Amino acid sequence: MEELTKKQRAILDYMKAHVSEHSYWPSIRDIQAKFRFASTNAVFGHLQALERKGVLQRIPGAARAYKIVPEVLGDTSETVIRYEGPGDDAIAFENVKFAGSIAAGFPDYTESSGVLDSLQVPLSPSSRRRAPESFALRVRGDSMIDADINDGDTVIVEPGTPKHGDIVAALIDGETTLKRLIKQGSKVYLKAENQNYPDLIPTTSLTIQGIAKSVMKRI
Amino acid sequence: MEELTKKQRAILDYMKAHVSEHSYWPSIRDIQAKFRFASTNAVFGHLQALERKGVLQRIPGAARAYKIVPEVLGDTSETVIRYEGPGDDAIAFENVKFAGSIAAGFPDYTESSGVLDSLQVPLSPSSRRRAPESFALRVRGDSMIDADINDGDTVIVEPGTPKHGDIVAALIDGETTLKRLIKQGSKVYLKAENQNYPDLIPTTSLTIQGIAKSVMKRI
DNA sequence: ATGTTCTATGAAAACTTGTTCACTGTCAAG
DNA sequence: CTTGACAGTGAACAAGTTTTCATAGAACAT
Repeated sequence: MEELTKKQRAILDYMKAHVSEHSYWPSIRDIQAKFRFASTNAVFGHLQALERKGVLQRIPGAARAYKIVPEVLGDTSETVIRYEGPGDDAIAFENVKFAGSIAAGFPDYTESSGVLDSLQVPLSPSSRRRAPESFALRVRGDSMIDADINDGDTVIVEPGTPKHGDIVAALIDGETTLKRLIKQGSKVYLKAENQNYPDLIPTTSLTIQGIAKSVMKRI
Repeated sequence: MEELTKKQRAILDYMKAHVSEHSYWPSIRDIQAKFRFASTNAVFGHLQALERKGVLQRIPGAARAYKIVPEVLGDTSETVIRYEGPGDDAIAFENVKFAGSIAAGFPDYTESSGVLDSLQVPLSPSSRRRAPESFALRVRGDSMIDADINDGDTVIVEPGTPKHGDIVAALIDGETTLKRLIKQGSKVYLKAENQNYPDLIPTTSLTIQGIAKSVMKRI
């Protein structure tokens, strides 16, 4: 892939950051202001370059409408590599149902209408059996970014009584959110693990769907 | 909170779905087309209602710019934590199944070679069995630490032809190791993702057991 | 020397989009 | 019966936004 220039990279990063923080894309003028360009056309050119280089997709005519094209490593040479498959010691799988997506900071929104897929989750050798009610949730948004749980990750949620400090899947306004549970005396708070988000969300009535015990990331 | 009307709910859902699918918000006219309104003002009214009811935040003057506002419950007194299970649809809650009966004979991973040099994954290359499927491997060692794959993690390995840049489970000297595959022309190298380890390991013959597609971490 | 790419300015055109105004109809509650 | 919330039509406006056009210097390879 063609390399991005420094400015192009900076602009792309800013756009990503903006979307992540505000949940909508910046306008060309937003970018212009951020980088102190005197003309919108400076930004326009960079956006064109970003699209030409294949890392950004613009929707012609539409305002604040873009898509990020995931960057991948190139190269397609062929090498003979033999596949052998797993040996006897591979860890067994367990089926865990997908309960939907989870709202963290930004675009959740797929929401839990219906079970999507069943996820193959490795059964960890330590806990030989997972609680039968475990389920998987795909994480959307960045509110738990400081806990290293990012957009696109999948968390395995298990039932149980959460302790102080546990990361829980909690039902707020019909949407499942992932937050850290904070107990202070008799009060209970939910805390997002992202410096950009408000510290504590006070709660009176709280529906906990389970405790996030592990997180699964695409490599 | 105030209840949403059916149409309001439908519009909100559509907006969420749109953002989830396209990564940008729909315009008022997009919504109008979707619901076959004759006037944009029909949508406008609903959006106002959604904002008034506190589930949607509009950014005045900005196009395709919204935020979903998770309702913050009021504070005071006692906090009740109720366990409910995975979501509003009972489907996810009930349909958890165990895939295999394979859960019987686990290998013991507590002790393997105590070498930290490379990622030591005990995978005995014995009888190949059934169709190539994904399998999980417990990671030992820190050779992939820069790729955020750490000791104790579990990687999900899938069969397939690895590309340049893929992280593969490769058989080296009778042991399965996790490394990044580097192709340079016709040559193939394995690279540990740890600054403290030698950069490239040249290979002549290579047995790939699969491509590490995701990693699972205990929280 | 010369052309090309990258970067940028400045202005204006063209289109998209949110917003407002005037008006109609339904339906349940008081 | 009236009132008020809800849902909608139709048109038009104003602002927001992208896009185009004309112009030009700096860096760089041919």
